[in-house]
Amino acid sequence: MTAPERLSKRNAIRRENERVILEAAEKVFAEAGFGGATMQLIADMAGLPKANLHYYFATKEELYRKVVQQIFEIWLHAADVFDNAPGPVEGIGAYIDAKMEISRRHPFGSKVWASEVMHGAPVIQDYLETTLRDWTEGRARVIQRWIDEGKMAPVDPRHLLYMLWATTQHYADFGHQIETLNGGKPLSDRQWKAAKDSVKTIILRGIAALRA
Amino acid sequence: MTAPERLSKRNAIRRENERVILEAAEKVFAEAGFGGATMQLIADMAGLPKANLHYYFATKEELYRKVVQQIFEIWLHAADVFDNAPGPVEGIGAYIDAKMEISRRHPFGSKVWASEVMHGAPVIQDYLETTLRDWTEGRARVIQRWIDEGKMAPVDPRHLLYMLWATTQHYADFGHQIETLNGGKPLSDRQWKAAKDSVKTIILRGIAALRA
DNA sequence: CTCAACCCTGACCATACGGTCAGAAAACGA
DNA sequence: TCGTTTTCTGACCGTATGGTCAGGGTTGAG
Repeated sequence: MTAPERLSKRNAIRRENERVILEAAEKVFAEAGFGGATMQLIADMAGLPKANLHYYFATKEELYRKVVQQIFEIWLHAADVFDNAPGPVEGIGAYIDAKMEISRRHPFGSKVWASEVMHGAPVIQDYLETTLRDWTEGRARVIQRWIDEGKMAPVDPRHLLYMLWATTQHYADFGHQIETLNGGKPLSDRQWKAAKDSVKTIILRGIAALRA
Repeated sequence: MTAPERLSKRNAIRRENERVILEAAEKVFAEAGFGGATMQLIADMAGLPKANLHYYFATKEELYRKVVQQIFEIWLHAADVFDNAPGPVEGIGAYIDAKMEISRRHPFGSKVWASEVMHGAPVIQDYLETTLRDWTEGRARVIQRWIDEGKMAPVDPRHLLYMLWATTQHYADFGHQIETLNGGKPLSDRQWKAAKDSVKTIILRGIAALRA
């Protein structure tokens, strides 16, 4: 329950500037890393003077933290499709679809997250130990239930989850490599669909949720 | 054919110092990113004065380039097991084993590579466009041949390769996340074996190279 | 209209960084 | 031993960075 926000011009300005700054920051952090990113670069990309950034976000760390939290929220919501699914074909299939779509729509956020984790998660370690751990255990239980019900082959639920994360996020994090191997062109709509289908087919058949 | 190197004390010193510096650099670049890494930090970790680093490597970029080249060489060699394999079970199985082993033994190098690619490959773009592209096309042909010979299901060879890279490198690049979800402890020998087996089982069954 | 609260920004500061350099020290060939 | 090449390093430099701040502009409630 947040306080009802008045729609004054001030609120609009604040909201819009924070949005613009976060969008620019996400891109710059993704392309340069935390250490390589500069407040000046973010300011230029946002079209604001640097001092204005410090008005809305006291420090570089604070701005960075907000960016990481954003992508984390998006990923958590994507997992909703996992629940209430009758079986792995629907549940995992929909999860792959959702995460592939995020890789396509939010490649910068994915990269920032990857970078953060690779560097030892200095900023979001507590999220890993609480929210993410709970989430993981919950979904692992769902997968285990499907296994017990004979709906898929007995595989280690955790390693399956890692595989889902790895394959889907790879299309964002290593998007530049994929693009280069694709002749320097971004994947087309058709190619994105092929990627999705490949991942879904191989994994669902790999856990014996699809007939070979 | 390199010139035959004399085993003088000077050569030994140079060789040893370059080794120590590269090792320290790999770790620091992995943990802090290119922008976040400092020559001072690398020097401290190598146990040498900063000015000495600049004696062996003129610039930070030059040192970084060497580190990236190193891991790339290692990966290329790992792919040897791919060739001369009678079929996907042996070829892809061995490739997964090799890459998982590298993720375990060289996690820093893997992270540096990931970071480099995520930031748009400013330093090794030419490698992507030549060596890696050729490598990829070659292996894609091998996979296609296996498909034509009925040894595995018809999947897109490129997306299969991306999947292999993603899943195996995930254990290095996201090692910190995996460790956190493992109760804060690194994977044991037994757990590494389980990881390898999970990946191999799911993928090999996923491409119908194993009976379900 | 008034005035307080909020928004904005050019100029500035201390620090830390990559890189340089002069010259000492060690290794080496003769 | 002597002269030359290579290795080593403390001290230094210019620059760029994150962050500050004084003061001006804008908004909106009463």
